[in-house]
Amino acid sequence: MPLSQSKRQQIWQTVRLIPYGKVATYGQIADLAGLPGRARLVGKSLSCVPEGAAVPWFKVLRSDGKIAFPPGSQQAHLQVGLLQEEAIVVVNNRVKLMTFQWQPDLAEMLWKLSR
DNA sequence: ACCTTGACATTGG
DNA sequence: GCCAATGCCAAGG
Repeated sequence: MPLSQSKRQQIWQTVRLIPYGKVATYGQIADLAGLPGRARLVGKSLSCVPEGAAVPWFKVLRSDGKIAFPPGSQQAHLQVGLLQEEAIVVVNNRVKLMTFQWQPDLAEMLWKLSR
């Protein structure tokens, strides 16, 4: 278990807020989860998401929109497939954030403040 | 306590 | 856009 239970839960909860058809970056999730500057922890937390859990780990990308896994890897292919199921366009292992990035609304910001 | 390791981010060339 | 250097932070040896 790489992370303390509470932080991991908090990160997973935040990832669950990403709406259908949208994506977010590791840093964005860290900030919204109340853990600014800890984008790497988001990656660690997502690496231990159990199979079939209601956490859309595949919608979290690097700050430039690229998929974090090595291009061509089995995991990268899986992620691309899952993204396409939500009509998110992936080109060269990258998603155009300008088009698909999640813009949290007021309700979500309030959740953040009261987490 | 020291060192290494990441599903990271930012900046500069 | 690609790459390298830095900064970052918690886990595990």
